[in-house]
Amino acid sequence: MPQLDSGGGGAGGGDDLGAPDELLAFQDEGEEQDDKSRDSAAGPERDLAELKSSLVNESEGAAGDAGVPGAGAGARGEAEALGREHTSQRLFPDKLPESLEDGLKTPECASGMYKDTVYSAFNLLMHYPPPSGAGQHPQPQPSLHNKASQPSHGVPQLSPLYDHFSSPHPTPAPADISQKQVHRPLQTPDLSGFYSLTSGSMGQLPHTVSWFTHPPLMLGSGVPGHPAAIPHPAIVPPSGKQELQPYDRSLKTQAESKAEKEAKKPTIKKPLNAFMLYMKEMRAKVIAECTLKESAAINQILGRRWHALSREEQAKYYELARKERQLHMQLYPGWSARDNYGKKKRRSREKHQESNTDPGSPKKCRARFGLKQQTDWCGPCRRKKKCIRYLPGEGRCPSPVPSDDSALGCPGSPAPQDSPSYLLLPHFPTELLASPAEPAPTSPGLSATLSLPAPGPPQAPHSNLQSTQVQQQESQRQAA
DNA sequence: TCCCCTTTGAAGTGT
DNA sequence: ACACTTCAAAGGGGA
Repeated sequence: MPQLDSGGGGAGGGDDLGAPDELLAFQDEGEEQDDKSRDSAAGPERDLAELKSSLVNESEGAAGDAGVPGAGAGARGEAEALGREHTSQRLFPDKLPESLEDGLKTPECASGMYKDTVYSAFNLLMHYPPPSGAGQHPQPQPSLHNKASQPSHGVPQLSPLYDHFSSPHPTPAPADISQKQVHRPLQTPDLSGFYSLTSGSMGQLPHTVSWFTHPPLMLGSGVPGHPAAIPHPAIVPPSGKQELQPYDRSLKTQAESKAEKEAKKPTIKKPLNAFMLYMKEMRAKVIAECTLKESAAINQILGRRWHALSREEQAKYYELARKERQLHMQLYPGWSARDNYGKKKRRSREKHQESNTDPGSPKKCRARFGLKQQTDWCGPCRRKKKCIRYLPGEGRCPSPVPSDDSALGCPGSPAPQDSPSYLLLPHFPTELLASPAEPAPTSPGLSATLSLPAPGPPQAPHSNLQSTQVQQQESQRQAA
């Protein structure tokens, strides 16, 4: 299976994969607006071109060293340097007020949104600031700000780590901070903190200062090898949306206090994977191109488009994601995804445990019917959760493949390969689909069959994707 | 107000 | 080792 994440020796290969392709994506996704984008970005990018390669090497070196026994100190030192430099250019773009974003949802505006695409930002991700700028205090990086000088309306934001190296933009007036915005990764604390610093509006945002100086949010606090306290966008207040809600001390009991204390530990979010990065970049575009606003529908489109991407295009995102993970690891050496385990879906998990005790739980029924995957079980409706075919009251599953799905609540759901559920959405712009019939070049099944060479996106051997694609291939074969 | 939906991929847990 | 689960983002929609 092709793996981009090659670590040490393969890292160079990965960079080779990612870097040279950066401009291709612009051509791909935003051709019409590319010229402007390049005009404004070409200068700084060229200026930083040399830095890029060296800094890439630095980053890769750090990562590579980390895996070498005895090289820990070196890696850590580089990580520190990296962290300090991150501090100096942590310029998190924030999201515009939604009302404003809505106003930008014209095709013209949409095209403008992609001046800072993942690729241009990727350049910045690789561009650590010049030595002169690597001061102790976060300062605006002129070279970076050149990019930021582009209209920042609704620029799709990549992951916090990514944002953090990508397009800095003028601090939006936080007057209209919604709860949702605050919920953004740290985005809030982090972004605002750095915004304030970079925009010179620190005094206007006293809370951001407290974020910036708040020990729990300091990256370096208590973390060996991180003398520089670095607030990071992946750190979010644990309760996100609740963060801005009035805090009613009168209701606070000791027990609650303890739980609260526990809950108030800053949450470091997972780095975004390739698809998430892609989604983050493309969501606004899809929204601009159609009238859909429901994320579920948008995500289905994006999922489809993701599969339609060429291997090279996907590889860019895989590489970006790999960089994100590397940075994340360097910034939070002790962090594990397990830290966030159960925080979000504790309730669901409890439910699930309940259902597992049921002799007719989906899991057991899958076994009963010889179905290996949830997607198998859920089949046409493709539901992963709350499978509507599971009827707890009956103690066991009905037939795994009923002839009439609608009777079970599936919205007229035929087999996914025939008609994806999003096609059933009202007003779905089918032209948005990227030739669904064409076999995905990245098809795991195909690549496995052909034993494609290693370079390329990592592919899970037992992913749902594979399962679905295999189904598609089989159905196509049968149809033929 | 909270959770679900929906996507893929990474990483965790469970068997 | 493999299967399964959770969480990342997003925001409308439903309870």
